[in-house]
Amino acid sequence: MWSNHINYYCPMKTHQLVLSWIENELSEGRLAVGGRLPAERSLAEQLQVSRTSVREAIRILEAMGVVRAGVGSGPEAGTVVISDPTAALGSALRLHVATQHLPVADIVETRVLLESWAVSHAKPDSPELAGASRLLEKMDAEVMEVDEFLALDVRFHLALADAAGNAVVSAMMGSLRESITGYASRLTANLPNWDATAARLRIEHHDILAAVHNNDGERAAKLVAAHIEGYYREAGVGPGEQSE
Amino acid sequence: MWSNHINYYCPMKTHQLVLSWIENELSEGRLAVGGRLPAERSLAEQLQVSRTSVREAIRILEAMGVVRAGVGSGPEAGTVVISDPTAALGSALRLHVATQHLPVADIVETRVLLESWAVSHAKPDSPELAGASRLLEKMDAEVMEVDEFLALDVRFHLALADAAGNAVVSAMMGSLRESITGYASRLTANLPNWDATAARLRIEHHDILAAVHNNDGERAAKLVAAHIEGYYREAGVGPGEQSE
DNA sequence: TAGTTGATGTGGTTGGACCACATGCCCTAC
DNA sequence: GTAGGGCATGTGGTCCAACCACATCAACTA
Repeated sequence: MWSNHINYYCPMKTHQLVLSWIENELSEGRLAVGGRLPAERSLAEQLQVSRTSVREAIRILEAMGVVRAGVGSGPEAGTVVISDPTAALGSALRLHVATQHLPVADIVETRVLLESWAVSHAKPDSPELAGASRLLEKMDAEVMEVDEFLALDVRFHLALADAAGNAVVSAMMGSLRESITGYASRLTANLPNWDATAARLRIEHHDILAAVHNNDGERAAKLVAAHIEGYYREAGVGPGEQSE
Repeated sequence: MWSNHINYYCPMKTHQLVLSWIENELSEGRLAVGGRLPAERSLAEQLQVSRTSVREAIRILEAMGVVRAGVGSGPEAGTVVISDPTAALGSALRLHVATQHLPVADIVETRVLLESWAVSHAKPDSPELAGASRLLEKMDAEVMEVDEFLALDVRFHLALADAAGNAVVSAMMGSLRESITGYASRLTANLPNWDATAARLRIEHHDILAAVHNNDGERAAKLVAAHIEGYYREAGVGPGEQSE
């Protein structure tokens, strides 16, 4: 911007200027979750940059799960601050998996690591565990499609992760799952007998939940690790396997 | 786009269309790390969208550490595919810390978790450990400023994390550190006696490295956890402390 | 009073224009 | 023939002016 008029070196791109202004407003507490950003045109005038640059900054924040943009008027309109760390981490991981610089094996290993820790630190009386229990009942009671079962499975594991009460671990777990959902879904085609596998998964889920309820974190961690690794092994993804 | 002309519902924003096209090119292997995206103008024409929309998509990829944009001509110019997962996760975490929806305590806890796992799975003969060793020598030999010491400290811990050979864990560790560097730097002001603390940190670093070299992963993990938690406790950030 | 219609303000998208930068070719001067 | 300068080309960076679709609200009308 300035570098166009005077000769001072200005290393910051215009949209980064907007970005840092917004980040500063957040840090200082003048903008909080639920609050609204100024309209794009006002912000552009206020910061003396073009609306294009403001939009680029907002796009980045949107991709990071920091804001949500809505057209029209009323409570749902405008650009409002939200907080969805999972979205940011998830799409970032997915993209880097696409570049094939993040092996799927490493993602699975990290998932085992995080989830083992989560169940061993979960509070047995947390509301998230009650939700996990209800999910298991639903998985037991109904006959369902493979994809529907897998969707409930994801929610069950995320509920387990949430029960540990660490927002960062929860967000990372969610993003790891999101980044490999497509991959995990294709894996089911490799399974020799889906019904048998599903039955085994149901039993293991109950064992894990029981261990958590008994405050036996160590056992829960071992069961979770075996549960996850067993699934991928059965689907043909052993250690050293290629990513997709 | 289409929704402007015919009445079919088109839920995808134009820049997301570009985004998914690029992601697909990556997945299919037609674009790989080191490769170049078509020029913005060509891509816009090819996908039948405006250059603005292409730029918004590229901005997001740039923020995610997937591409690097350079002006001019020659090998450094154009938009080339890179792979820097740490950048993406780091800025995402930093922003969400700014919204005060990710407690710093959770970040520290996650760091302990990941780093403990890393040292307990590090290969004693990995080249990263040799690098870590050299960093320790430098920290021992020279008298330096606080910030310089902290910078070396960061590099040492990242080298430890890399030694485990899991790209996801490495990226997450890096992003966690990046998201709280500013915070950690301010913490040093709380320390009663920096020189004494620095001396202790040096000793603990050597102990950790020795444990890893002795293939005593369990001991290394315990030492790392105590090392990190001890530092934050001394700086006045105990369990349940407020984030910034 | 009830329904319609327009004013207003939001983000979404587009095309065009100009800039700074970096390369490489071509043409000139030696 | 060679070395030098200068322009053509192509890149991303920035800005502007306009238009669209949407949602709300107020004023106006029947």
